[in-house]
Amino acid sequence: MTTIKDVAREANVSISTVSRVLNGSGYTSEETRQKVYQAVEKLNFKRNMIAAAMIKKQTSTFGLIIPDIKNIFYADLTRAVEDTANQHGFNIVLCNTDNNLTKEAEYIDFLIAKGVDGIIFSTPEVKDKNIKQVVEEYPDLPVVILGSKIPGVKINEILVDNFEGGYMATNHLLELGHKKIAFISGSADSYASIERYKGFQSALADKKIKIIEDFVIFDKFYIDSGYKNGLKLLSRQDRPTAIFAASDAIAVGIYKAARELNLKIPEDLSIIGFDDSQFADIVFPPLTTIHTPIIEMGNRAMEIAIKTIKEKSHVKETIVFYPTLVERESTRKLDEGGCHS
Amino acid sequence: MTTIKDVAREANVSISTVSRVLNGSGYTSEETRQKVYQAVEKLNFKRNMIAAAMIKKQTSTFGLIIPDIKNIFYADLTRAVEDTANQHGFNIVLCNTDNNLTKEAEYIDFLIAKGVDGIIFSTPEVKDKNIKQVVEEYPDLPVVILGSKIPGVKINEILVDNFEGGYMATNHLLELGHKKIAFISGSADSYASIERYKGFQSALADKKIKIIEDFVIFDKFYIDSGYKNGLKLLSRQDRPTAIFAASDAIAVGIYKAARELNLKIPEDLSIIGFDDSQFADIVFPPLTTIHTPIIEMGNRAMEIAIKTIKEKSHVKETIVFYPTLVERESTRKLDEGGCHS
DNA sequence: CTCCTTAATGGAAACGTTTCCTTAAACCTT
DNA sequence: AAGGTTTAAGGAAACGTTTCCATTAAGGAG
Repeated sequence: MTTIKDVAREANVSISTVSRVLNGSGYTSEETRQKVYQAVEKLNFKRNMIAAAMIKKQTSTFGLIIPDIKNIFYADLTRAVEDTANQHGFNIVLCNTDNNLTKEAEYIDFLIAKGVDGIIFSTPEVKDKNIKQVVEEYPDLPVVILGSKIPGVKINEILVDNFEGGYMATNHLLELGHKKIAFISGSADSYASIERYKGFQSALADKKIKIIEDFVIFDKFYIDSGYKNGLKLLSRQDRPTAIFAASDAIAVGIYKAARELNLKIPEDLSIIGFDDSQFADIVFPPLTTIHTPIIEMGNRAMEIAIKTIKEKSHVKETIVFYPTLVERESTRKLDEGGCHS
Repeated sequence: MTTIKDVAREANVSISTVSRVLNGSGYTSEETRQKVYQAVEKLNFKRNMIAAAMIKKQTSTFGLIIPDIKNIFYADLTRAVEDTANQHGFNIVLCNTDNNLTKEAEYIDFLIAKGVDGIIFSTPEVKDKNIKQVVEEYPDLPVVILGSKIPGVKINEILVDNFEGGYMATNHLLELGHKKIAFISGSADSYASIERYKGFQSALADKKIKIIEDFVIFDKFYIDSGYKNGLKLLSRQDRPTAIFAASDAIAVGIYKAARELNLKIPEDLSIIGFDDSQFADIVFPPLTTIHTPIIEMGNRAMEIAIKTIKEKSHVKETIVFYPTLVERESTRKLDEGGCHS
């Protein structure tokens, strides 16, 4: 392995001079610069960032903690985060926690030990103690939470207006004439679930429609959960005429359940999703859903983290993005023709 | 920041002793061990892995280079790789190249500079010069290529038998009575494309059926590419009765095209995919496809990389997994009833 | 009792950089 | 011409560990 020392010898200058030209810091003459570059070339010198990190206390690396990269939502998010990291000369180490707090804590320890320059969390749980602890224990470490928030913890937050999204989705169904609307969501402790449900409640309340208790289900944000709960709900005598699925994955599960029960979408059942992920446009009929600006959010999260480093700033930002309704073909006006009471 | 030095002082032992108990190396007495642990606890000491890496030349980090994590195939693969890395105490830094060789080269430089313990490539291009170069320049760096191979480069390889998969897929269609079979694939320079096409050719040849030139298309492994080319193919007078899509994503695109042209799957058109990704079971009708053991492959790739490090071994392995046909509902016997010539 | 092995610990070099502090030459300013 | 400023470059400490080597005490074998 050739070091800066070898380069110095080859170029007939001191070690510090080599470091200066390689980093473009301090004063260097054109002549020495050339000598150094030539030596670097000749010896095929490669910088050792870990030695540099040792003294600079900067690794150009961020940790990204998510539940599961297999979940297409997080895959899209991760890509957005990684892209802007890369643009600024940073790398991402990927951590899948499966929402397991112990596993998350281990990852955090690891990341800290490795001296990451910051951590991006995109974990849904409102009660995540680990995040609170990191923020308290390492107040100088840039941390941003992406797509969720931890009550009582002062931290950079990137959010969608989940309440608004929930309201919009429900209202869309309401305007199509639906009254028996179900809500299937992920964990009741996830920020997204909570807020989207509030939006659901609010829209219903505004139209003076009572919520049917049995029609609201909190489970998991997965396809399977949509399938299981969809099956349960749709095989009832008094089944809902529309379902607000709090994620596209859940919606996809409901599609499957509906198909099994020979229910046509949207003729017999309207479904609206949330996220506007890749699934929404793959499925048939294409899924009406609430668009979340995932890419912008991911980019922004990373930008804030980097800005915090570069400006050594201590202010915490919270940025909220607005969701939009994208109408495709899984929702339609309630057909009241068949309504013989 | 508290260091090993502080711990040593607190515990009234030497720095080397602290290091020994923390690493469980060399001789230490139970008594000193306790003293050290207490001091660690009291001072809330956290190890600094970058200082350790400096001298051990080990970062417990691997680079994973893929085209795009948004592609569900790579998301699944990445998860598998990360899981086994994590089980062995390693982290993964994620690199999305978009198949851009320049970008890939930059990532490689970065990873090397950061002293990763190895690199896993899952990039499709047969002509990837970067991989060849890394292997030559850093013969001691564990490198494994996952799902592809570079002719002439001696390296650890984890593969599916793509030829066999291509043969199986084509044969399945043939056995259902199809003769006008199209093949839509990704880049003609990707290992998967090449081998799957060979399998396609071979199966057709075995049944003495001539390939229709216009029916074989190499484009991209994406949904869009399936859609565009599907549209082109399916709007012909003499359209194929079956299509072998060399990836599930392509198949999904073809579904969309078929729907637009009012062609029913599988009544009017049989489709078989490749990968058995999440898409296959989401789409309607569920996609018949060739199952690739993605998880096992990802696990195995990481295991080999880790084994290479631990045993300082220099042997290169190539492991090939066998694909299997999973029949769902997108293929069926050719209905020759409507065949008036 | 002496010698040898084993267990336990400490001292110090080493890893490859960056950066602070000097030194010194060159160039202005007055 | 003396003093100040700017440009250029070298020396050496520092970053926080690991590990090699040396030292010492204790225990067993002969």
